[in-house]
Amino acid sequence: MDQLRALRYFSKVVQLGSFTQAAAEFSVPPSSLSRRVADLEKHLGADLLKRSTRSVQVTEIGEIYFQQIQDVLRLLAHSDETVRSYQAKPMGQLRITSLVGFGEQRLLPALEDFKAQYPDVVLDVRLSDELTSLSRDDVDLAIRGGYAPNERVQAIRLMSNEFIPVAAPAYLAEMGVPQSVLELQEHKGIYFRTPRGPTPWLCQVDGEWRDVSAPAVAISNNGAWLAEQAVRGRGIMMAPRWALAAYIDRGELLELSFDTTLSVNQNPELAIHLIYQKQRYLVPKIKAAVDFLVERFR
Amino acid sequence: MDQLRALRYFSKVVQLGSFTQAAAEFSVPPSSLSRRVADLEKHLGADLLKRSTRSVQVTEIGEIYFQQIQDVLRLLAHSDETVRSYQAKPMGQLRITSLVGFGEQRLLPALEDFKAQYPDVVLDVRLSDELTSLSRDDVDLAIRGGYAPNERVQAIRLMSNEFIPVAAPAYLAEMGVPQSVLELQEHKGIYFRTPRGPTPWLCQVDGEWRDVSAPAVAISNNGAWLAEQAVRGRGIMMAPRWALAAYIDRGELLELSFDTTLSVNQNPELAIHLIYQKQRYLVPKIKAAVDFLVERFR
DNA sequence: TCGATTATTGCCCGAACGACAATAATATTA
DNA sequence: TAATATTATTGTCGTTCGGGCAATAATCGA
Repeated sequence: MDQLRALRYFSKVVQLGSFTQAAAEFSVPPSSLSRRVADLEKHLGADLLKRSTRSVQVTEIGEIYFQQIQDVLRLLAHSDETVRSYQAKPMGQLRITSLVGFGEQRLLPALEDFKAQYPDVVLDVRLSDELTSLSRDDVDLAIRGGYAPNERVQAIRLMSNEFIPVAAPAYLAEMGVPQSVLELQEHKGIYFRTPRGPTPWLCQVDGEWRDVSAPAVAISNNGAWLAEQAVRGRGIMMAPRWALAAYIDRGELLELSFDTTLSVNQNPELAIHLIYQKQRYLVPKIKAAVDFLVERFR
Repeated sequence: MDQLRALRYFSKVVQLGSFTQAAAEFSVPPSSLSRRVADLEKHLGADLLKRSTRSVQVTEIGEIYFQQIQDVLRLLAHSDETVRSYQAKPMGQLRITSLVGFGEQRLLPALEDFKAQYPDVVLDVRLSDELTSLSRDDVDLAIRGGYAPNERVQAIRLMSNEFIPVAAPAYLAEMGVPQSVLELQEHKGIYFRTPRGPTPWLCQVDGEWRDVSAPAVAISNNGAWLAEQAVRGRGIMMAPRWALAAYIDRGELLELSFDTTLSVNQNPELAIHLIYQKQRYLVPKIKAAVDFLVERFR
């Protein structure tokens, strides 16, 4: 019995809930799937599917088997791809996901150069602040704040994600430059909202965390719009240094400094990381992208 | 092409370095392996093996593929086993590894009861203080000091591994009972040697770690022998509470207590953990053993 | 209750795999 | 250096396995 074929048939039947539809995907008659799945069940000595003449249901053990088989099929596909693309030029589809802000301001511009350098790679970029599962195989590369979830994935630190406080020169002229973090509460605040909630201004005094946020004049998950607000002198804003660098360079925003360092969470050194599955680094398109992004950002 | 069969053939050829020997394991002529591997190479579009008429060598990409394929074959075997043994009685071979001391004193006696309860499970116990890789599939269950290496494996805390200082009554009568950790250096020490080195006596004073070890009169990786030395009044010994409980109960050794807690490493709460692969909990023999050991020790 | 959809079973055919023998090449030994 | 034996490959044949097609049985929906 060609178990691998049986697994693919079974898997598709489970996904589509129908022998007929699954058969269509393989361009073979439904009878083939029926027989192959039956073979598989005999081989395993258990019923994977509960069939009636008109419908298919997955049994409890069938569902368990299905779940575990996904890993097998995915791993094998990856291994085959690794060999097939061995010492070939980078090509094919490359799926990247990134934090929205970083994606818009840094990643997408960089990828323009990448596309020029590797025209045969088709980019599929998804910007989202939700954390997608790298292992589910819906993505080749991910850019995230945080660290490596487990040992099979590699996480390379691209740059710091340190939040710094800034304000427009006009705002500071009118409201005064705050000399201490405690004075911040007399000011106006512009806040970035992450999927995990807003980002209050925190500082550590005598080993204890204190919230020194100013009253809010703007809250959004859109970094560009918030920065615009800050440039117009609406208030003080905290955002990652990489997101503000352009404004600071142009003199539109000034970085504030205090004796006590300010941050937006209790783990200030959560950097921006590039994440990928270790063993997939051998695939040319992935190696090319990783090397390119590391070279560009680190 | 039955790729799975080809993978098994290829894998065996790599392991044995010979088509003939590999063919013998499958009870098929070598010509079959030759053809199947050739099919596989054609399918992948790359040479996996460098052949001369008398010998076989693995190519670079062949070696990479071989390594990755091992995971695929192992996962598939596990999945099949899960289904096959679904709602069957615990049976078959069960491979357990454990720390030597814990194994001798606690695990092996417990397993006597386990064997009586599940006579169809054939136990294969390996005692070693080296950390074996659970994922390499050479072991079903592991008992280790420490924590979970990654998210796919489950680690259940069985009991504390706190080291406590003890000495024989006769020794204390002769040498005096140390009142403070600093006095320990005037005493005689009996030390356990782990694979990571010996276990000095440490205590934390003003947030700083200090070594308060006494001069050594005995060092060994054999806990039973060391305990014997302590019983005979040769010196003070630090060992896990579970290893000393029997001696203390019999009054052969007395637990020493200090105002400053003593330990043998800078991470005192490294407990004894039972470790297994999460998804394999569905296999009856593994579920039975995990449940049994947790019930027994926790 | 009737009709249509869906899974299964029977039968035939082609392709794939194993068995066996023969061949070519190379490592080992004299 | 030459002879021998071992080892991988190739050719040929027969069996088995899986796909194609048609017919059947069972069930969901109208």
